[in-house]
Amino acid sequence: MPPTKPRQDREEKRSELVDAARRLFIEDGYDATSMAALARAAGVAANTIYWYFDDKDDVLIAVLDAVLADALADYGSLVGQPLQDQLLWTVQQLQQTRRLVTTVHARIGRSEALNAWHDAFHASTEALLRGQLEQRIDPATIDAEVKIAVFTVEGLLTHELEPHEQRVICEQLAARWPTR
Amino acid sequence: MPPTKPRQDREEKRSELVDAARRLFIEDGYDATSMAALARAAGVAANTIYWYFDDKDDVLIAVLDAVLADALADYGSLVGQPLQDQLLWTVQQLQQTRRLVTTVHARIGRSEALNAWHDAFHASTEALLRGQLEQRIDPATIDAEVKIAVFTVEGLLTHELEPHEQRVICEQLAARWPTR
DNA sequence: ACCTGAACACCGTTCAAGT
DNA sequence: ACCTGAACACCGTTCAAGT
Repeated sequence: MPPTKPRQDREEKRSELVDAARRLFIEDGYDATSMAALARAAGVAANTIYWYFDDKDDVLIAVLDAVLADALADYGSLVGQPLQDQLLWTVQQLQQTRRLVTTVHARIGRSEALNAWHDAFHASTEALLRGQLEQRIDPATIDAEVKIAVFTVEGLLTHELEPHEQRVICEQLAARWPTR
Repeated sequence: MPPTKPRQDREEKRSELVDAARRLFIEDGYDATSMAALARAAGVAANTIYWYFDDKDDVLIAVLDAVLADALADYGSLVGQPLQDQLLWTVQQLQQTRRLVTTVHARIGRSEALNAWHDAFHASTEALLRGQLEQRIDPATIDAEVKIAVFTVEGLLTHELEPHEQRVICEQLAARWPTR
């Protein structure tokens, strides 16, 4: 028996579970998706999931990582675009994950692992945005500007506005960042 | 038997339940507070709660109304203050309700009544802020500015920053609203 | 009108037992 | 190593029965 082959199978099976969870969490929501329903969709017994994940929050973290990886892969096409377009693209790209964003915020107090994921996510996205704003605006205000932008994007994600409203808000947000 | 007396008692009992729920929802969180625990705190059987409320979300709405009424009662002391101070005061006033805010967002998709409450809340707070910004900034951008401000306040409420960071962000947010 | 004990259908998770 | 049936402790909610 080769020692590497089972490892490979394990990762395959795990990602099948993540794919099923991703679809159900996004379509029906995290709370509305029972472990039993997830197991049914993946064709296993409910308790089998616990061989691959610590608990339901651990499944959620795996789904978040998968969604984020896809979003980052698509992000490459955006370099050099105006910042307001990048913001709007981000909002529309993550629009389908609306329910996931609110679920993360609601479960931060109940799952230490999810809390850590959320902190890391904010740290990396805020670093990305700070890099874009550097040498454009006053360094003394950059941290506050980054937070305002991130909170606004989160608000746009969680409040389901019309595309036109989203665009106007992104434009207005970027209006105070002079290009040079 | 007087027909009005029972009415009075009913409202009293109901507000006792709301008081208990308010304390538990804020201290332990909505999900972590079971109907059994709430009933125990109020000294009734679990199913008695359903004589006063439709369901658990209906209890949440009553708690939200109570919190909001108290906040509005205290708001009077703020009239005439600079807008950035009003924003910071709002954030700190509602800081204790951090978990409630995320719970509302997470449960919007599951409770039609809560969704309606959330829509009404946004409508009234945004109208309030719009009134403050009128004749100060370009009418074409006022709706976007209001949304940015509301989303930033929500972000401040749900992300537990240090008071110093909160103040800087409120100042930076108000920096684009010229006084006249 | 108000309150309750008991039950219902579910939930996430654990465990002993299999292969 | 991987998977399962059965059980566990809990959940929000309902219902028949009391006063």
